[in-house]
Amino acid sequence: VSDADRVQRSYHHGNLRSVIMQAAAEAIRETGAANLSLRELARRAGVSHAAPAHHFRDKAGLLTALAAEGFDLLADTLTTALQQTGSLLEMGVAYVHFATTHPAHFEVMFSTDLYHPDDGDLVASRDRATRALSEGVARTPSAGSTGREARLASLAAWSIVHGFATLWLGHAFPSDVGSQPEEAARAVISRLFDQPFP
Amino acid sequence: VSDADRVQRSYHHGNLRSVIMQAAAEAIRETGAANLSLRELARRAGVSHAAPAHHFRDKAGLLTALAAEGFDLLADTLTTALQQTGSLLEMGVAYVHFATTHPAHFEVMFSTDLYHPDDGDLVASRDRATRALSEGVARTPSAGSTGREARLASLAAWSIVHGFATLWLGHAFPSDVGSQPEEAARAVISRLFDQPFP
DNA sequence: TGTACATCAGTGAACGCGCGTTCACTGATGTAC
DNA sequence: TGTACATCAGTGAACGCGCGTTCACTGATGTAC
Repeated sequence: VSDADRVQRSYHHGNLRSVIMQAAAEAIRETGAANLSLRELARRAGVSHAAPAHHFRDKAGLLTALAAEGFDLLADTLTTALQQTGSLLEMGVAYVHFATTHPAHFEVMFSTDLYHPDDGDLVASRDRATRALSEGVARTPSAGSTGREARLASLAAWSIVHGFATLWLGHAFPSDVGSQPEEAARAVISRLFDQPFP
Repeated sequence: VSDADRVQRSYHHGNLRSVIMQAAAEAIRETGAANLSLRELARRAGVSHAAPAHHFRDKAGLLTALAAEGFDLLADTLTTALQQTGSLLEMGVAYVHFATTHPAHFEVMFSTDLYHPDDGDLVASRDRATRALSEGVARTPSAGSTGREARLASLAAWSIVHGFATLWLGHAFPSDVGSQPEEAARAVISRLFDQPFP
């Protein structure tokens, strides 16, 4: 009896919490966060419909966990991009990359009415992401160092990458933009820095 | 018997279609497009719960009408702003103004899975808005006139205003940004044009 | 190594709810003559 | 001006559905001795 078999067959799933979160991400990618149902997740996980409530108090609890996971992943992605390239532009590309490769997390993260926005873990993760973003902006030479200029630069950078990601995920762009979001994003974002991309 | 009384009391409402659309915008502003229910709208309009279906085949039909109305309003707003100021920057500010003053329309317009995206009226209205946007971009001197540059400029402008509007509506910005979206948007967008705002 | 017991994860039946949609109907309106 | 009739907007009862949540339960696991 292999480990996998044992895990699958045992009365205690052993892994259910993370399996449910994966199933949630998948379901949200397919039908949107608003249509998520705990019963559907239980079905996908092959488990009784009351099981999910054991791990996440309720539906909003599950979405809170998913949003927190998303902010953590985003913070990691941004920090890594900045360390490896030292470039705010590339950090922006990484933001878009995260959004398009984790559409479900991204959708939930910015739908604050679906989860508990005051949850401790969530707030901590979100703050990590926010800090990563402003660190990237602070490193950009053109930003100036005054408070006001830096804040505006931060909002502008966030707005352009967030808007690009949102419109891309919503299939709002004309089809001639291509199918590689990172590439298109790089060309678009570079306009903000007045560094026309080759 | 005043006109208003007659309208309210008559068996035939006379105005129901537009009343329901207003009620829908209000309900969406309060609880989100995903939580909209036809029965709730009927309640708000003081009418039997089956009445809405008479005017809009079904729920998606209502949301299609709302999205189309939104794209029309947006197209008007953008065109007017461009005519009055000749400035792409001000057209961007107008985009943000539209989004923050018509949050329900804005939300529905970019939730394509909620309505019939191939509806004739909808497509026509959306095309009007798209044309208005690219006209604004075309008038901007810095954009260059080559196809590629113009397209990138268009995506960049759209991304930054859309991202700003989305983040603003989602209460994602820190509170020190203030409470007047147009003002903050003007300062942010102007960074894209390298025209630092006073 | 074996036994007793506490803890915990998952079960399945049951509940009440609000929803979208259908359908035969009724009351009002407008048009033809 | 009056009458007949077609059309249309809104009614209200009924349907079936999937949902979240609760709760007593059962099976597995781990720990103390």
